Amino acid sequence: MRSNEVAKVAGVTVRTLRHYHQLGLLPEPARTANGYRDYSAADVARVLRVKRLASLGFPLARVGEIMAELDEPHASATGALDELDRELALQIEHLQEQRRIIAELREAQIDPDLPVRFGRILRNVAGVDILDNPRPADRTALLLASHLYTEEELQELETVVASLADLDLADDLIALNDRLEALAANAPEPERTALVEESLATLAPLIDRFDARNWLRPDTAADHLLDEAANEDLNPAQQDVYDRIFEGIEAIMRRRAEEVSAAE
Amino acid sequence: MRSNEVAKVAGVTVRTLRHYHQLGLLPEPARTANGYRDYSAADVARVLRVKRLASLGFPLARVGEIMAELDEPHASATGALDELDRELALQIEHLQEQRRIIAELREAQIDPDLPVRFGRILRNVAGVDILDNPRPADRTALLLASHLYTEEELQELETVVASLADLDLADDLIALNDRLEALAANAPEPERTALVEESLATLAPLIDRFDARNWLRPDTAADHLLDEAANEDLNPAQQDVYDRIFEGIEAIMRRRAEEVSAAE
DNA sequence: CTTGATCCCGACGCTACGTCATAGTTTTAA
DNA sequence: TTAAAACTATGACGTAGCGTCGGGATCAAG
Repeated sequence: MRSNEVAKVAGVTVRTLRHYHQLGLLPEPARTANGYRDYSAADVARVLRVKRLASLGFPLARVGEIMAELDEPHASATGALDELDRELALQIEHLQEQRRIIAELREAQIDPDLPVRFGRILRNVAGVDILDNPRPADRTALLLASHLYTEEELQELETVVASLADLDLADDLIALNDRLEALAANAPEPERTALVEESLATLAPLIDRFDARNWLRPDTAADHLLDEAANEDLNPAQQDVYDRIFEGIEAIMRRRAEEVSAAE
Repeated sequence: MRSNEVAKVAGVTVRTLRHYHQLGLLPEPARTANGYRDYSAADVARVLRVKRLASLGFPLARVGEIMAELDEPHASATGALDELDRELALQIEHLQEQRRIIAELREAQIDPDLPVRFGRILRNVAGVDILDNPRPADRTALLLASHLYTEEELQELETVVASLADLDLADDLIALNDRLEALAANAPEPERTALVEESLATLAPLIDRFDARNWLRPDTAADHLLDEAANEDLNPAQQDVYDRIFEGIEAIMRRRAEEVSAAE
């Protein structure tokens, strides 16, 4: 038989036969006078074996040894089958995990490049469409935060978001944010001070609910990245106000931490 | 940030960053004086996006367009997610099918390179251990038959095997087979004739149960292969007897087919 | 000043073949 | 009989997502 016949009867391509030859899975048959390969029935059987084992999921590199094992008297490939089965089970679990995440993303209408947990939290921010139409800088910050925050910090964030609704602060914060965005690069000092103080006043009830320990932790690489992302398209005045607001928050936190340790 | 820092914070390797650059998924950042890449927070975010989408199962080649899609205002990647989900579901089904076959093989203790259906049928041949310790030529013939037989022929084979037990012919056939195997290459004519006739006599009740149509079908490539496999290590006398037995069976079949058509 | 860690770039390796490209051979239709 | 169609052979590149050398330059620390 010539390659094409073997290929047809075995349900593979001629290229596949050559590939099996190259891997040593199929012995090179005798050649006819013109140099064509001349296959025997045993060769066809061997092709079928290789094809079958490959279709079960064995990598071709292992098919050779498995066939050798099966060719020994009273042999069975139970061990190899067990191993393969476990491997397949692992792959299935992996794929199912991916599908599970996809289902969650769809249900919560979260962008697929955001972690589900983080997306769920932000979805609860009333009146804010940050997930639906984020500006590039927002996107960067969101992505960094979502991937770099620790579980503890995510829980804290969840608390904050819940408090936003609870304290009915959302509208006020949006208004403040709009004023920050509108701030001119050369805004005079009084305007900056006013914005900083009003922001701190508005945030006061929220700050009360924070766990001071989560805000006084040492700076991490993640923090620097987030800072960079947040400041990316801010003008100097905006950066100044932003920095002063956070300094104010940290000052409050430090004071509270000292009160706590003094009380103990 | 330098590549190593980005890699660490994003949970990838430096090589992966370079790979994303090569695919155009990650823009080449500015270089410092020494030629090192100088990444920004936005770059880190981009790496995280790529990593996330890839972990969901998107091929990197598609990740680029999906991110572009998400970057448009009010966009969602619902379509891409649907498609990916279907793809994952297909892969899972495929893997489960493989596991199902493996489970069947183990349950029936069938060699993994034999089709389950065929193995089950042969397991029912009482007193024959052909599956447990086949000779090379047997293996070839079994494999070819199992892969080349049509569904109809497999059903016929099932009938034959059932009849073997039913008619209590197994021991007689094994005895005949032993005599065929022991036949010398120069066995005299009387010995051959005796073996042929005894075989046909023993097989008679079995032949009665066959469906003549399945035995008189035109020769196929599969038949030639099977013949070659079966004759591979037979000596001339054995081939002769073997051929005459099958000629005898065919003669009986033809006679029956004629009787049937005459009766109609 | 040497050593170890990092950086750059280029290139091969892995899986299971598909797909040219080039050249000779066999089969078939005109 | 001849020319086109179909096969066969070898060699080699392409695919997906990086891992892993190899060679050369840079940087931080002892």
